[in-house]
Amino acid sequence: MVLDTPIDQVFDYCWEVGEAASEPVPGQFVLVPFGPREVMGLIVAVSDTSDLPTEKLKSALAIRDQVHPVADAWIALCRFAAEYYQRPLGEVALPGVPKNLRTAKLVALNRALKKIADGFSNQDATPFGMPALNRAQEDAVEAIDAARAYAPMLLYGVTGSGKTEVYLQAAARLLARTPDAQILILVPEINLTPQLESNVRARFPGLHVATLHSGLAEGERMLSWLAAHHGHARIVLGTRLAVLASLPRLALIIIDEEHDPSYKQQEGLRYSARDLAVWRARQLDIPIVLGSATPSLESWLHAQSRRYRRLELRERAVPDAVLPTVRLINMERDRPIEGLTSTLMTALRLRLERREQSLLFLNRRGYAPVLHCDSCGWLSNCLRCSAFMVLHRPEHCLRCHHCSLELRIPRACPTCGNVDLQPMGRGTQRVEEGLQRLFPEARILRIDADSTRRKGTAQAAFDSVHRGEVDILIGTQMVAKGHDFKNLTLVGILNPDTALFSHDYRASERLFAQLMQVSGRAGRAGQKEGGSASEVWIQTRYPQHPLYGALMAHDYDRFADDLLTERQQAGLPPFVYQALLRAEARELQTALDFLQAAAGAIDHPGITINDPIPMTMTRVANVDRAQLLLESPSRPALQAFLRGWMPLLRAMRTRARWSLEVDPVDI
DNA sequence: AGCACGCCGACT
DNA sequence: GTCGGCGTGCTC
Repeated sequence: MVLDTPIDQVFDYCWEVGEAASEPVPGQFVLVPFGPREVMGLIVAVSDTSDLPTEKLKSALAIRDQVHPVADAWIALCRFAAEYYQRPLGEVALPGVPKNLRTAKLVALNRALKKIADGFSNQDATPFGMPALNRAQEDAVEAIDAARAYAPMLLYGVTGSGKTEVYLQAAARLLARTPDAQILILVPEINLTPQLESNVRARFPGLHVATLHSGLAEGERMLSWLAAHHGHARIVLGTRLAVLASLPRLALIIIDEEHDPSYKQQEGLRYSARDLAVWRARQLDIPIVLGSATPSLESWLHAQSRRYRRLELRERAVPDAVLPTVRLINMERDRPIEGLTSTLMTALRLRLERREQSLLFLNRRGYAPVLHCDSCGWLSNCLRCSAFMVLHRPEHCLRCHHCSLELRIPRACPTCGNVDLQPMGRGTQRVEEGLQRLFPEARILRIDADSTRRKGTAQAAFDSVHRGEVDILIGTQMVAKGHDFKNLTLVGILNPDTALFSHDYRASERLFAQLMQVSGRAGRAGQKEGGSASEVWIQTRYPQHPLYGALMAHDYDRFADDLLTERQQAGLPPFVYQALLRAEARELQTALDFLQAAAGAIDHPGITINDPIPMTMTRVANVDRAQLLLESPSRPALQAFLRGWMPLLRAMRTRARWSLEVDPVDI
C-alpha cells in the first residue's frame, strides 16, 4: 500500500486471512502501524508474496470497509499527478482523504455514512427558477449540453456576462438527462465567492450540494468527502483541492475563473488544479468548461489552435448594463495629494453627492512599504529577509510580510539617531487616513488582510458595504473578487504601475486580469435611472502602456494575442515547458553548490538547464534561496528527463533543502 | 515528513 | 547532575 510519506515506495503489510468478514481489496483505506505511529494507507495491490522477509512485515490494523474502495480511475488520476509532479503516490492520494477516517470511532463513521445516505436518498434535480438566457448564453448551454465525450470548452465572457447562469443551466440539463451524474465546480476561493455557492444551492434545492475546501472543519470535511465519494453529492463545489476528490459518477467539470493563480498549489505537491481537471476530463471522456473574462494564455492558445472549443459571451447579461468606462489619469500632469489625483477626488466627491459607493483598489497593505531616514539613508530592512519591513501605523509596528517579524516603530534612526523618520510610499492604511482627512463626512472602510484578521470580520465588512453603510471602500485584491456591489459606480485604481515592469513575465497578464476583475465590481446592476454610467479611473505614470489601452477598449483578445506573440518570440510558456529546482540553506553558497551539482548530474539532450541563480527575494527568515530553471520545447522530453534526474538528486548528499516544481508560475 | 536515538551547553 | 539543542537515520 502507499502512505503519506516522502518515501516513494509501496509498503507491504500482512492481513490475517479470515480475521474479519472482508478481504482487502485495492482502493480500500487501511489503518497500519508505521514506525512508532499509526497511519492511514491506501491499498494499491493485494498479493500472496512480498519481497521482504515475513518477519519484517507488520500486520494491518483495520480495513475501513464501511467506505467504498476508491475507483481505479481515481488511483490512476493520483498516479498521473504523482508522476507528472515527481512526488510519491501516497503524498498525492492521502492528504485529501479526511483525517477522521483514520481516527474516527466506527460508531462516528457509521453515523456519518448513515446521515449522508438518509439525508439524500430521494434527490430531486429539478432546478428552481431558470432565468431566460440571451442568445450567446443559450448557444453556450447548447454546446455544453451537446457534448457527450471529452470536450474542453473555453467559456470566454466579461464580468457580468452571465457565465454563472451558463454553468447552472448546463448543469440542470445534464442532471435532467443523467439523474445520478456528479458535477464538479471549481472556484478560486470559496470564501470570496459565497454568491456562487448560494446560487447553486438556491437553483437545486432538492440536490445534495457539497462543498470542499481547506477551511472546512474536520467533521464537515469528512461528510463532504464521503458524500462525494459515495456518489450522494451531486454537485461538488470546491477550491483547487476538490480536483482530487473521489467522484465515481463525475460527468461534467466546470472551472470558474480558470486563469486564477489560486488554482496553483504553492507548496508540497505543486499541482495546477486546472491542468489536472483537464486531464481528468479526458481520462473520463467527459466535457469540461473553463470560464474566464481573461483566460490564461495556456487556455487561450488552446482555443486558438482549436484544441479547446471557444464559447463566447460578448454582452453583459443584465439587459441595460453597460461596461464601465475605463479612463486613465496621467499622474505626471495631475499630481496626487494623499495618493489621490484631483480627477479622482472630483469623481469621489460626485459619488458622495449622489449617495453612490466608490471602491479604491490598492494592492499594498500596511501604512507605508518602507520607513526611511532622510539624513543617513537608513531603510527599514528586515533583519531576517531581503525585504523591507512595512510600516503598520494602527498596529504601531514594523512588520515583515515575508517572515512575520514584528518590531516596535523605532523612535529614532537606528544608525544616526535622527528622530524624523519618513514613511515612503503608501499602503491601504495611509490612503484610508488620507481619505478621512479629505472627506471627513464620508463613511470609509478598509478591507485588507490586516483589517479582517479575525474570523468572520471579512464577511461582516462586505455585508456592511452591501447594506449601504459605506461610501468609500479601500481595499487590496481581497475586494477584487466575487462581490457585486449594486450601488457601486466608481472604481479607482491607485498604483498599478509596479507590475508593468516586473521581472516576472506573467505579471502583466495577472495585472490585466486583476484590473478587469476589480473593474467588474462597478455597475453590475445596470445604469441607474438618472445616474451616471459606472466609471473606472486608473492613476498611472505610463498612460501610453498597451496594457491600459487594451483595458480601456475592453479588448482582451488583442492583448492576449500580443502577449502570446511576445511569448513565442521570447521562447516562454506556453511555447516551452519549464521545471524549477529550488534549494535553500543557511548559506547561499550551499544552495548554489547543490544546484550546480544537480545541473551536472546527468546528460540532458533537448533540455536547457540555466545557471543556478539566487531567487529575487534571496533571504527569507534567515534562509537563502536559489533556483535552477529547466526548459524544453517538449513536455514528454522534460518529463522523461525529470524521471531520470530525481533519483540522482535524492541520492546527493547536501545540507540544502530542495524541491522541484513542474510548470512553475512564480519565477 | 515525523519521530526516534544520540551526544554536548546552561539551569533547578 | 538534568533539560534540551538539532544532526542523522529509519519507517513494510
